[in-house]
Parts: sequence; C-alpha cells; structure tokens
Amino acid sequence: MHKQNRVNDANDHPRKRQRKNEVGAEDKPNLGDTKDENVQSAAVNDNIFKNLTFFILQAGGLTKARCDIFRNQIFKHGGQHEKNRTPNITHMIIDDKMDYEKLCKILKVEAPPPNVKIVKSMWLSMCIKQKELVPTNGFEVQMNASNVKEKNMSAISIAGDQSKDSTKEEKTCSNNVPASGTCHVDKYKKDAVLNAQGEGDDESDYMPSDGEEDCRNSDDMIKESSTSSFRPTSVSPRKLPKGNWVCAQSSLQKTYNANQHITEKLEQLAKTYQSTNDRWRAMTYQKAVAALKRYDKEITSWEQAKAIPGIGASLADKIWEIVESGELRKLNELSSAGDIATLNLFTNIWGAGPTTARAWVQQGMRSLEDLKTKANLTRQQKVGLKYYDELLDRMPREEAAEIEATVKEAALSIQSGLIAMACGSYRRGKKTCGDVDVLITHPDGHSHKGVFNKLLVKLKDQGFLTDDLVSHEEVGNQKKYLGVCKLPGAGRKHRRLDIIVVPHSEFACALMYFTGSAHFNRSMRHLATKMGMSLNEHSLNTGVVRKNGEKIFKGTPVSTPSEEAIFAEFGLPYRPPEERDH
DNA sequence: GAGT
DNA sequence: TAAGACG
DNA sequence: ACTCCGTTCTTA
Repeated sequence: MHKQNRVNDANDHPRKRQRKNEVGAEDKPNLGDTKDENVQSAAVNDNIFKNLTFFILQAGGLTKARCDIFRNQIFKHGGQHEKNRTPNITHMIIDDKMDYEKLCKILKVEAPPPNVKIVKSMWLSMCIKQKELVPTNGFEVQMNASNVKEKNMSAISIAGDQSKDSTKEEKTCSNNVPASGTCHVDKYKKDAVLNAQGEGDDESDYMPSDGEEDCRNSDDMIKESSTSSFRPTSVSPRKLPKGNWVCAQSSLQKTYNANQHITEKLEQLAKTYQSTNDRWRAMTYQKAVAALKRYDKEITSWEQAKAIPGIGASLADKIWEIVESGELRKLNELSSAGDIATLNLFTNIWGAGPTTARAWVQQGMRSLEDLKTKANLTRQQKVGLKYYDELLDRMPREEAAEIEATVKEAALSIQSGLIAMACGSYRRGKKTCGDVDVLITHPDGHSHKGVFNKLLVKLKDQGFLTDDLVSHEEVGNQKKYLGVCKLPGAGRKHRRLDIIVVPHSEFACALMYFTGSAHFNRSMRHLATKMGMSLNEHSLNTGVVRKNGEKIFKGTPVSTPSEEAIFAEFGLPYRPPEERDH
C-alpha cells in the first residue's frame, strides 16, 4: 500500500498505552480554530445579492460554521449581512427544518416582521450555486392559518414540505443492511476444534444464548452491500480467453466518484492531520472519504452528508462548505501555513513519520535538499529520499502484474510447485497500485523453507531488487521483505515491492491480511475481538480471554484452510477481494 | 472527529 | 522503548 | 469518558 494512503499506526496496545502527546496543542501550529473571515478568495462580480441585507438565524441545523460560510458567500455575491435583527434587513435565513411556531419562539415574537422575507437556507444555497437570484417561492416559512393574511401560501407550503422530504429521502445509504443474524460462530466447527485440542465439553465458550447480540452496526461492521448482490465470480481474469469480458469485471469497480471535489480536499486534510500526529482525526477523515467514495450520488445538502455513517456534524459542515463554495478554508489555512506544508513534504519520505518530520522542521530543515545535506537520516530514510518522487507514484496494474511475474519466475526456478501471487490493491482489482505484495507459499507445507533467502539473492543478482528497506523480517514462520525494485529496460520507475514467504498452514490468514484493505483488516480484527476471537496475519484464534482490553489467554487456533473458511468462522458471507476495498 |  | 511500517 | 487492529512486525 502506498504510504500516502495510510493512517498513522503507532503502537498503542492498551498494555503499553500511556497517553503520551497524542495531539498536544503546542505541537501542531495553527491547528486551532481560527477566526472566520480569513482566507477568502476573490469576490465574485455577479452581485446577485445587490441591495439585499441578510440576517442568518443560527439555530437548528444552521450551525455557526454554516452561518460563517453563508456570510462569506453573501459578501462575495455583493450582499450585506447584519449580525443583529436590525430593521433594514430584507431576508432572514433560517434552518430548512424550522417551522413557524419554532421561529416565533426563538425570536420571542408573536409574528415575524411582515416586511422581511423569511427563507429557508436551501434557497440561499441555490442562489449561490446557480449564481442567480432564484424566486423565494417554496422556500419561505409556512404560516399558521390564523396568521395568513393577504398572502396566499397554499402552493408554497407544499413545495416547502417536499423540499424538506427530499433531503430526508436521500440520506438512506445504499449499503447499510447490517449483517445481523449471521453473527454466530459456527458452533459445530468450533467444537470440533476444541475437542481436538482436548478442551472438552460442548459449551465452554460458546456465544450468548439470545440471537444476534450486538454484532450489528459500528461503522466498522462488515455490511451487506447492495451492489454485491450481483457478483461475477472472483476468478482471476487472466485465465479467461483473450478479450474484453465484461462479466469478468468486478461489479463494484466504481469508475467515477460523484463527490471527487469533496474527497480530494478531505483527503488532503486527512494527510495533514496525519503529518501532525493527529492520528485519530486523520483516521476519521479517511473513513469519511471512503464512505463518500462509495456513495453514488453527489452530495448537495448538509443533511445528506450528515446522514452518511461516519460523517458527523463537524464533517458535514466541511463537506457542505465545499459543496457551497468549492473551497475549504481550514485546508487553505493549513496548507498556507509553511511548516505544515513542510511536514507533509517530509512525511512522504518512506521511514519518516510525524515525529521525525516535526523534529526536522524544528532543526530548521525546509526542503528535501536540506535533509540530504544537513539532517541525519536512517538507512531507510536515505532510500526513501533517493526515490522520493518515484515511490510517490502509483503504477498501472499491468506493471504490477509484470513485477509479480518476475518474482514468480525466480521463485519457481528455485523450487517447483510454489504458489506466488500478488496481493494488496492488485488483488483487489485496483487499476493502479502503490506497491506490489507478493505472497509465496508451498502446498506441501514445508518446501517453502529456504526459499526466502535464495529468492532475494537471485533477484538482487539479476538487478531487479535495487534497495532494501527492511532487509529481512522474520516473523515466526513467516519471512517478510520490504524493498525497492525496477523492471529491466528503459523508462522504468523504481517501485515498492514486498515479498512474504509463509508456511502453507498460515496461507489463508496471510492471504487475507496482505490482500487488505487496511480498513477491511481492522474491521475484521475489530469484529474478532467482539466475538471473543483474535485475528492476525498468522492465525485465527477462538476462545480468547481479555481483561481490560489486554489479552490474558491467547485462545485456540482455528484451522483456516482458505479465506472462505475464515469468513465462515465469523458467520460472514464470503467477500471476494474486489469487495474488500473499503 | 465519530460513535457508543 | 519510541517511531515507523504492513495490510 | 472511552475506543478507534494487531499481546502484527523491525529499526535505532
């Protein structure tokens, strides 16, 4: 996976968590809330609000942030804004959900002033978006029958209600059916394992008696996806005859992103928070971006955004600001702060995270050139710096396939019968890959031994591997290599390559882990915890005992012959790799 | 920041 | 041990 | 107020 796309993963196991400088206000310059009318782009000269004076009633869904944005927009388009309800105002903007009674209550009046148009915020949004003064019909507040004077409101009230309802409708996220009722561990299977371990009788650690418990909803929950009901098998396309087989394409390969203008900016913000060590916030932003990307429709209202799971009021404000103005002041403000831009620059170096980047800035480093000459770098950071641009680049999946083939060929020349396959984003069917993860094993359970070193030597000899990052990570029975490679021939770029050799008994767990996505993995592990299991790249264990989040009994390993078996153990429907791209 |  | 990395 | 993955792993 590409470094840009990950979230800070500093070790924070409860056992050793000591609540260190998670955020530390003094650590992150200029990240606090800033006053409102700063970064403001050039005024628009359409003057659609000329001679109009607005008052925005900050209440209900009209948060302060939204009011601020509206105010900026009003000025941009040549209008005036009053902070108080002075007599000269022409329009009062209220929350879309506001009704007549509520309004009077808030204003503490029997009836609102007659010479002021009281309009729902949606009207203002529309004007701004369409850059013209649209009629207020249908957006004015509905009056009580007793208060209806000469004005005829019948048509208006209907229209008003409709607009309200339509925003409500839209919020139902397309893929939200919880996997309830399927949360049970396969009892029989589990018992078999337990018995095999001599763990004895039936009930020991079986789930609660009553049904589906709390296995639903938590935004990490694996959800039933409506788009996945139609699913062309997960067979790899390369075995098919030549041609463009639509049926071999993933059904959920979303080619376009209806909210790209939004996700782009939020992604940047996420990265920035990442660089400043605000890991949880960064993660939240990433989740929100993921949610937006799989959302089919374009976001047009605050409520619509807020309704998406993983998006709260604060994020809705920001999304809506982008919808409204095309910009995000927070982002402009942050990226114009010099040292924060520098932090982003530095954390893009492989081997350098937020802490290191901040230290460098403090030492006066401002550019990559500075680092090269003045900073003390680890071996890994030197490599990362050397290929700074190349490693930031993503490769077309065809190139990933070439890399896979190169590794596979070398592996097979060492030991026949080996399985070697690219996992990661490649296996999930992405069109571009940030790196290649080749997983190697041998079906006979032992012939994988000794392959690792020979393979590395061979690949280095042929000049394919150019630099090592983690030269040889040896994890129990698994061996992992992280490095840099380059395909032969001109015009080739250096690419990140991971090679992992595992015993066949750990194949399924390793395959699942290295296929990802990262979010999917976290989600699975999270679920495992909730079900009294634990999952990592080596094995799946049941009957885990935890106390205060700390694991005091490892549990018993479950036999996992395939990925399907792992899903089954969770009681989840199988998901092919393309559907794990969360 | 969001969800519990 | 802290920091960074992997999915 | 608490959690947000892994008793993941390596490197310095």
